[in-house]
Amino acid sequence: MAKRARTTRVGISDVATKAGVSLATVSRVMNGNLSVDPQIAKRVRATAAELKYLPNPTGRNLARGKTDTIGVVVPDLGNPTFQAVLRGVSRAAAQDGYRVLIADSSEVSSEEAILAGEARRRCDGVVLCAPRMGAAELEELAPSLHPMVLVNRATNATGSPSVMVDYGKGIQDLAAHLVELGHTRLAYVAGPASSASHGLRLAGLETFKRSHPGIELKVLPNGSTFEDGYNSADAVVASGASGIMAFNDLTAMGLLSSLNERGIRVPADMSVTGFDDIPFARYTTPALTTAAVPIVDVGEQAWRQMRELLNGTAGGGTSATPGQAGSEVAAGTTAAPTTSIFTPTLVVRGSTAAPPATGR
Amino acid sequence: MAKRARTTRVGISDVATKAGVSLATVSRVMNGNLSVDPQIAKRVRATAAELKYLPNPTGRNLARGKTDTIGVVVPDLGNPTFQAVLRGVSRAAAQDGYRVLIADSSEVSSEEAILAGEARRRCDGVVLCAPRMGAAELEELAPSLHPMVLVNRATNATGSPSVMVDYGKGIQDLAAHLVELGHTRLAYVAGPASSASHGLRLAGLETFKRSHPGIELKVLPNGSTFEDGYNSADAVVASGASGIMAFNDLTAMGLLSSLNERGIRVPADMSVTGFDDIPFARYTTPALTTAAVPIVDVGEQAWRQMRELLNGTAGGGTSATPGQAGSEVAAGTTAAPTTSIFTPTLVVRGSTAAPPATGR
DNA sequence: GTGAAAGCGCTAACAT
DNA sequence: ATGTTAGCGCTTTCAC
Repeated sequence: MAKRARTTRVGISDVATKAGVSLATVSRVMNGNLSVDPQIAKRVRATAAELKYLPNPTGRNLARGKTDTIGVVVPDLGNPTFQAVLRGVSRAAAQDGYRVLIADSSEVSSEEAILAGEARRRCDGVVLCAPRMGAAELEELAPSLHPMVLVNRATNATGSPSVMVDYGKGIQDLAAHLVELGHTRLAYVAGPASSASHGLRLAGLETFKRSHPGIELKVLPNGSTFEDGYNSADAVVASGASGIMAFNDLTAMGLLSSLNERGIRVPADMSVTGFDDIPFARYTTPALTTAAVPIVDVGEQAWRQMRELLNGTAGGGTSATPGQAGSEVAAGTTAAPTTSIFTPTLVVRGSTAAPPATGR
Repeated sequence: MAKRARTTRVGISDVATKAGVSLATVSRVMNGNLSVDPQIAKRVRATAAELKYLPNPTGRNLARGKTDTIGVVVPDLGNPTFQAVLRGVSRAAAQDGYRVLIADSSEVSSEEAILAGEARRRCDGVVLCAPRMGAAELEELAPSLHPMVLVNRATNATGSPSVMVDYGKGIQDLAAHLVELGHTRLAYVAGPASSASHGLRLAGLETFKRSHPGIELKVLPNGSTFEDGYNSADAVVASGASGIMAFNDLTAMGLLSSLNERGIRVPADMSVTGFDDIPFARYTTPALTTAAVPIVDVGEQAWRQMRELLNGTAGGGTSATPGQAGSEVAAGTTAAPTTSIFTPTLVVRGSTAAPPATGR
């Protein structure tokens, strides 16, 4: 490269020279290596401070073969769920001195794999949120991404731990709640067909059906956004159901809004439930009955899993102790990869009640 | 370091050897340098593909003195405003091949400066969202952070551009709207005293007062969260005002919720406005009249400013053309640093109407 | 057009 | 305990 471009900031050698020691010593001091004479260490520190020397991370990264950074790949930075995961990961990682590089695929799932790979090569590991990615592609991608932690996904044949939410259990709780209130005709306003978490809800509902033969349960295809919920009102009304389970709080709120405009009263005429318990859920009118997902905790747990991977403490077991906020966590199989499972909590608010007396 | 640790992934030298060329040539090919014989280039590319060679970013970073990454410092990753800024920056930057490293100070403002510095040293520049940071500290910090782009802040004496939102204008529009509807007693449910954007609203309201001497306008100290809004109801009712301007949509929604519980009808008994136009604003009951802030655009514009800084095209002028979505942008002074100003748009929905006939 | 070699700024053997 | 010296993996002069 250039011959000693003098544009450069103050580097380790400047400190070494000025303090009258070798590069190695400065490096040792800066890294808190105890094997340095306290006197000298003090002098070096003083010199560094005087020169306002701060180690260049890129140089360290190259020399140490690590970046102290992890990548978080999300399909949509505008989605409250992934925002919360990101926040959880970011804060937990920060506590351990790690930073987060974000990779937002903007719902362009064809870019997901590339983005994930790029992120991985710049970081020490990657937390992957890819609810729509095909199982095959994921499996193929996994080895090249290791160390990787999956959120709401699982993969065999690789050492990638997962942090999952038991959406199936959550929706069963919701359905049971409605049935307890007296509803006999239920409808699930479905999420995107390709969504893995939607699949889990569906499976949960199948289980529910089996144990509740007398209950009618329709599945109404729909999406995951506010607008989707708003636009689902026709289908919901046509279904004849009195107990509606929306895919998530967003769609529930959209539905609520649309029903309100039509003069259909919730919960008097119809009960509606959400899923996730996003912050707004308790402030809708009426407040939303939902299955609370401790999604920030999911992010934090994803970091803990990543930390284990990074520390080489690969093993499984009930190592980290997550789930402080009313959620339960179960350690998966004892062998790696570990799976953490968070169970949603039923939160009953004003949007559910007994069905109208007219029966129906 | 270790003597040729054979753990290393396939590197540039592997490709060079296998293709029978020098490192330099491989590097040239990988970087699209045209001065390579097409035949050789093709062979190198084939070899690279065969070996699944991908350049190590850290090595490149060190050699090129840049990381193609920018840092985004936010005070709270849980705040919708900063989430949107982050999203705007991230997506715009991604289009230009840059990535984003996030630095969330978790509202611990004492950490903000340190975090920003850390982020800056790992990146090519930093977008700083620090609404609570003292002006003096910001000024002191600025030089060491350059290139830096400020969001909703400005600083003299440094070449740091700003992307601002004219909160003062927005709140004046809101106030004027209420007055037009017939309200004569207004109240502003204030944001955090230390918030810069709150200051701008306050200043705007002062201007408004001067031009509307007949209007009563009270300022009710409060905060910025949903809960703050919820808890402000007492003060709001006590104020005797009929037209309420909340600090933002979040507090407006909290207030709406609380008023609803008290049986105070909006907008029949009281009009309420928000600020920001977050996605939920149109789905509240009633839908929220607010001043729409194109906050994602703010993030995108912040990236454009950053890109100019990075490209050395330091100058000002109306370079980038932002503000597609109904917002206006004005280029600041012709000299650098440039300031982009986004003006909120009044969005009238169902939460405002004429005051009750009883006068008051 | 291509290669040799000198770094980028730092860390970590290894030797003393 | 400290210094010497190789690198980390890549880019980029500079000479051919």
